[in-house]
Amino acid sequence: MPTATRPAAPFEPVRLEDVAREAGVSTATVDRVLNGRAGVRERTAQKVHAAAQRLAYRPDPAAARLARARPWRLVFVLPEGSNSFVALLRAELEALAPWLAERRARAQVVLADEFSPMAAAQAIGALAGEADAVVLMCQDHPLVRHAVEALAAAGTTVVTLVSDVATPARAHFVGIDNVAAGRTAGTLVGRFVVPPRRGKARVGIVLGSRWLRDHAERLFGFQQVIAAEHPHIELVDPLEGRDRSELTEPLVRGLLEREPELAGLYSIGAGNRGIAAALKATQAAGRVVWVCHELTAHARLALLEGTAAAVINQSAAREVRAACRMALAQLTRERLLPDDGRIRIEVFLKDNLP
Amino acid sequence: MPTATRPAAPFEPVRLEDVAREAGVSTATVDRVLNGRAGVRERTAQKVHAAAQRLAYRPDPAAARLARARPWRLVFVLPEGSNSFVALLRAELEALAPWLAERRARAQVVLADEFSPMAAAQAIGALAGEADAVVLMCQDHPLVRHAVEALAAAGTTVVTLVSDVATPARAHFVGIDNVAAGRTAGTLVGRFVVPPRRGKARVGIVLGSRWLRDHAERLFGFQQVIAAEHPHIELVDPLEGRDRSELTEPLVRGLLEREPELAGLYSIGAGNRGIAAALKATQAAGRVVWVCHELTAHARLALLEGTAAAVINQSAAREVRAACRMALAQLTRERLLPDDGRIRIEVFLKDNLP
DNA sequence: TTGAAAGCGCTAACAG
DNA sequence: CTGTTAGCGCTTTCAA
Repeated sequence: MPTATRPAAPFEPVRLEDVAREAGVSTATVDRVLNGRAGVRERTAQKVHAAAQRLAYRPDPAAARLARARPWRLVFVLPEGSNSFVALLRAELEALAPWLAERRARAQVVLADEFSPMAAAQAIGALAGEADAVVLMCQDHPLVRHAVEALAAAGTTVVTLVSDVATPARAHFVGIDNVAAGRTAGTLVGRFVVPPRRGKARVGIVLGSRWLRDHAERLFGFQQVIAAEHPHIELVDPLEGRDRSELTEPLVRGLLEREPELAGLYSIGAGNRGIAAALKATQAAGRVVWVCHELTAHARLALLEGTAAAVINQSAAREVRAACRMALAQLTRERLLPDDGRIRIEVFLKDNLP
Repeated sequence: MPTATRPAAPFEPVRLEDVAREAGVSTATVDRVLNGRAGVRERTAQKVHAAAQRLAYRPDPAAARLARARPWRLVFVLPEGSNSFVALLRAELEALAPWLAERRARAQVVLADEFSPMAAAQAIGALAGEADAVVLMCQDHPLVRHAVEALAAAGTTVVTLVSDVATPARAHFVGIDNVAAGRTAGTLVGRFVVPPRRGKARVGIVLGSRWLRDHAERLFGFQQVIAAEHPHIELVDPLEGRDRSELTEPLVRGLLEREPELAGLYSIGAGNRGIAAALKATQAAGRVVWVCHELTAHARLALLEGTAAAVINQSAAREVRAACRMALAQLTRERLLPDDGRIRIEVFLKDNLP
């Protein structure tokens, strides 16, 4: 059997073996180095890295996946409570199981009290060695940041979701620009509210808490646009509803009593069921231009009924998928699609519901 | 133990070999049958199919990809001409090359005259045996439909893009619901146009041609919403601009001369550069509520300048990617993510530009 | 028309 | 610390 000379392919792929030869070591060693497994002399590791670099080596994800025995363990750390949006995230993650399995991965959820950074930090710390990648949705706080850095230092990939934790230790942030989301709401409310004959139209704001970073950012963007571009509108002082319908409902009822002429309402956080109830009970539904966030079942219904004028959304489905893709891509060094990580600020009217 | 009733183990993976054993043939034969390669007796094929079905076999895409020698050949058939949107599609496809290569696939573009179904049908026919999958963007016409059916019968996967071709022979349609897109435009224009003190506000419409299915659908949705929900608006007769700026510009200039009080404008097709120019030249920019489609560079600029109030978009990037994913999933029988094929109707204001 | 067997490029035991 | 080697599940010759 004569040895066939491989015809020079247009894109001669570089394999692990090529790197091994170039570095003068075995493929096992290259594997160890490139995958950060322990037990390689520093000097050897450097040679390997250099060789890989020189040859522009890219691992073949298909081969890696095929050979891999244990599944990748992804852990999602999410806020506990009955928040519809978090429920959506979880449902989507569940639906992803078969897709993940096909990629030798599986995901697990851990809940942590959203308002206790201490609890979150503890939950994160407990994950070292238990997870290959951690996807985190929680408040940015020094304790949390520290836990993330420790986890990353231990070799775990960390991806932040929805609300970023500002440390270079996290590999990616999957979520939207909340200032831009607030500005978008501002433009919608500003243009939907018809300028009154005289005086100004009054518009209310409900948020969960000023201390939640994303809420504060949305508020900022909203106020900015209204002030700069919609002089016919005057904003009422923001109300804090703790993201809970039991609280937002009376809050909005009170607001409507004080402001019978209210022309618009922007709700920044959760608790939309309560707001819809208040608007309907006071006959304000439809008359008040109401814009809110997150296309949950309640919001969808409000849109269809005409209670809500528009819903600004970050797709829970896309976010979960993007987070999984980012985490896996990081773990396998697989190529990412150009903007697979970018989440759009979606605007839904009753007409373009998905 | 002859007939083994396999208890559904947690994740007992079924392999090609299991199917082979169950069917009493070799793995090579199973491969031939399941991948539609020639040279297998009908009776054998049936046994194999039955066995695969019984065991709920799903091929491991990683293994398939690793073993596969030849790349999958995807061919995109797109309308020729200088349309910005088509240019975006092409650019995106180019950017996808490395990603495709990693999946043992590569894509190629063939251009066909959009207004000649005959030419399109010919181009499609020529692809039999040349492509594993064809992604098609062209007018629905009996000739085209016939060509698609012939191609599919020859074993090629066909995916339609942007504008559907109504035949069960195509595996998927990747695109948006254009009636809903038109309705969305209707709601935006209806709410953005301030109701006049007396009389009605007049709103113009520019489309490419009534004979383009997607344009006709958008027009329908738009008229529907305006008529039903925005009685303060009166629509001017639609103008046809053939999707070309040289034609749309004078058309809109003329319109503004005849209708100096024009309050809104909906442009359904391409040629937005011309429309923007006309609006700016006549000082109508910003005063006229202009809503258009497709976030091209021109449209983006118009939004930022305030000439356009909103842009309704179908993401070219997502469409190309979705089309590739659908085609490859079909080819490899790989699992698709729940709604990887669904393209959203995106609404962009100056504030939520990606 | 069918089967046997050699890889695809990587991972992971197991030796050394 | 490093190398050898046996697979992972599929595709693809080559023989029968």
